[in-house]
Amino acid sequence: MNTDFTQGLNPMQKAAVLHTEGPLLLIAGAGSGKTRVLTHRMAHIAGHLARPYEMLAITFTNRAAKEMKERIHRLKPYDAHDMWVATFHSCCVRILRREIHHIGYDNSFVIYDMDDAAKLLKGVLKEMNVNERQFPPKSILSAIGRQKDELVGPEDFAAMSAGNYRDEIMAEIYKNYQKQLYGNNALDFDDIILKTLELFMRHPIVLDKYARRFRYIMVDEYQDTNTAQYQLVRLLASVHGNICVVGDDDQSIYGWRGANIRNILDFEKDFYGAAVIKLEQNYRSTGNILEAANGVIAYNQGRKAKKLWTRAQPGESLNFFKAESDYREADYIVEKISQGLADGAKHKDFAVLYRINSLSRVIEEKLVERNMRYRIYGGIRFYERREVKDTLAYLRAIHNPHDDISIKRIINVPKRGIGGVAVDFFEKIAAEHDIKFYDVLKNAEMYSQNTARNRKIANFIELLEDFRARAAELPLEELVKEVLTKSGYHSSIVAEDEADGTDRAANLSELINKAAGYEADDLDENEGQTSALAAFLEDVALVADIDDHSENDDTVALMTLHSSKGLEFPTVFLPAFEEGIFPTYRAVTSGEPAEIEEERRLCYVGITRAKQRVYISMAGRRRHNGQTISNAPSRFLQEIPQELVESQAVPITPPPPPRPAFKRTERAAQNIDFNQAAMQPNFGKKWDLSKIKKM
DNA sequence: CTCCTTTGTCTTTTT
DNA sequence: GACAAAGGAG
Repeated sequence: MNTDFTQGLNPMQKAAVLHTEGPLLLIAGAGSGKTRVLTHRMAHIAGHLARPYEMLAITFTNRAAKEMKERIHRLKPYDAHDMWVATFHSCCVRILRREIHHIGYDNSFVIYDMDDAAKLLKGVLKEMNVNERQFPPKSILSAIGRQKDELVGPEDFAAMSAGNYRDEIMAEIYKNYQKQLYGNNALDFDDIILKTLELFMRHPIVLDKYARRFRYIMVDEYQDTNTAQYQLVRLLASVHGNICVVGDDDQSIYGWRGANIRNILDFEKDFYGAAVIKLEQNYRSTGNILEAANGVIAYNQGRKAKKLWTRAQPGESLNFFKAESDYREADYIVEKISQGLADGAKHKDFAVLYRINSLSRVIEEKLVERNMRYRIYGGIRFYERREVKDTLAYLRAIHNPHDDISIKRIINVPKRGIGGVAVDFFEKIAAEHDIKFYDVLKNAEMYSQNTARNRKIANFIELLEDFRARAAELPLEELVKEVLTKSGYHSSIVAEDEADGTDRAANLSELINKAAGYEADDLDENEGQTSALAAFLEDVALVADIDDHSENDDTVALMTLHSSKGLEFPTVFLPAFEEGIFPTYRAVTSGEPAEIEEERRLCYVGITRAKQRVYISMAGRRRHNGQTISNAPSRFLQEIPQELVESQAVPITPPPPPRPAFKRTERAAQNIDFNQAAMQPNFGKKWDLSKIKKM
């Protein structure tokens, strides 16, 4: 059996694999073979130093976790099944499923997504008689989320906000929101991390169990961790101290979600005696692409010193094209893909990476027109579709009767004649008597003389209780089918609208297919799962669309720059390089250099996704928010060394030197006449103008 | 109670 | 231009 896992690695990579004891910071630039090092390192440890179940690897997405598991498996010296390779969230859920009763929740807790959380919050606001205008649910929710990221609980927040009228109200909202989550036996996304921490702090014995168990811990994408996650890692590593974090400060793009870039910048201070290894050789991109990326990111201040290099040839120039309109821009992209396909490329060799989801629309339109296989990742996710959420609400209500949000979602879907008036009535009673909403419904006749209404409620309760009984005996797939038919939901969807109804029905079939993968027999006891239904609901709550990205389906990929992190493609399109879009309007107007820097890192991520070709483009006018707008070229375009870019417009003034003061960048950005580029677009040799449709 | 129309907000990114 | 919330008619 092979026990040398350093074969074929460069000296730095080798060092990273072999340095197993104590804290280690691995600065891994884009395309530097990071995943390779991580997987080899895990194999090495498992082969020589520890049992698989003594190892924990934390990734950011389920996709990354899955890929890592597969690659370790391929290295194959043992059964990787017992190894914990998981996202922060799924790792914490696993722990909480077994242990959350220590802090007063029931182990069958549900996980609320943003939609559920928003509904809950609206209920809180209504109850408190707070104006939704003054306290918009969405922004409150993210404010609460940020508090949670920073480990500020409702009481802490109340203490901090004394004297500030608005914050005092916020504190009250936060408190009630948390109380209601608890009442529903539900956790929101941030709670998953926060409650795990709370568990560990209040019950050191529980912490000790896990901290002892995990002798080797690895954290990927460390630059994107927030304060709560950092504390969690610190606690888990407190016994053995073998903590390896991997990251790239230049790819930190989740500041808005509470990611604390200080976590990576200060690692050496936080973990005394930490070793630092830098991986700077890039194996992914051509020389030109790498140089372009380096050129852009050099404008950021406060980075860890690092410069990616490659042995690869310079390759082709980057391309820039200014189209007249967003439609023309899409034409350009699709035409380039079409040329590539004619030259023998596969669909999956192409990716279109944009700043905002709404940009996918026009491009999708053109891809459909040309009959090209494509897939949009993110945006409206499968599990966020109305019909899917409705069905899941049934399943959740069956699983957990106290999940008020789900009960309310389906109580009148399909129409049962139980409207808002009835719901408000019983909800008020529940609040007054401090009983669960569901229990009030169950005993409706105790509280209400309205017999017609009580009858309808009783029917609904009976339906649910019946499902609940059936849940115990039926395979999950059958249960879902039965729920859809007996509730009348399926027929109501079909009846709703011709075209739309078929679409939605198809999604329901898809959901049934997904459910079919869950059987009572192959439950993972390790994960504390008690039923196929529970396992299904849990997985569904934590999957993102990007997790489905597979090398196997041959489609052009459309996704946001954020979603693209960790992926690579031979050809990458970066549309809408425009001030106001990329960088985003908010970043431009906020006057916060930090916001522009995060946008710039996003640009860096985008360029470094490409192996061979990069096509940057913009539109002279585009429709955005229902309006036609014209944007100036993105400042990031200016920051790419101009000799690397092929476009008709040659800069009149030389580009500004790297690392200038912030203002200077802005001024320089206006010196170049990109309108000239629009006059004489560079179509390349194979471009046939006649193929562009008139609009 | 439901259906239909009108009005206002929204678009940054997601586990 | 999409979608949710609110208001009015039946």
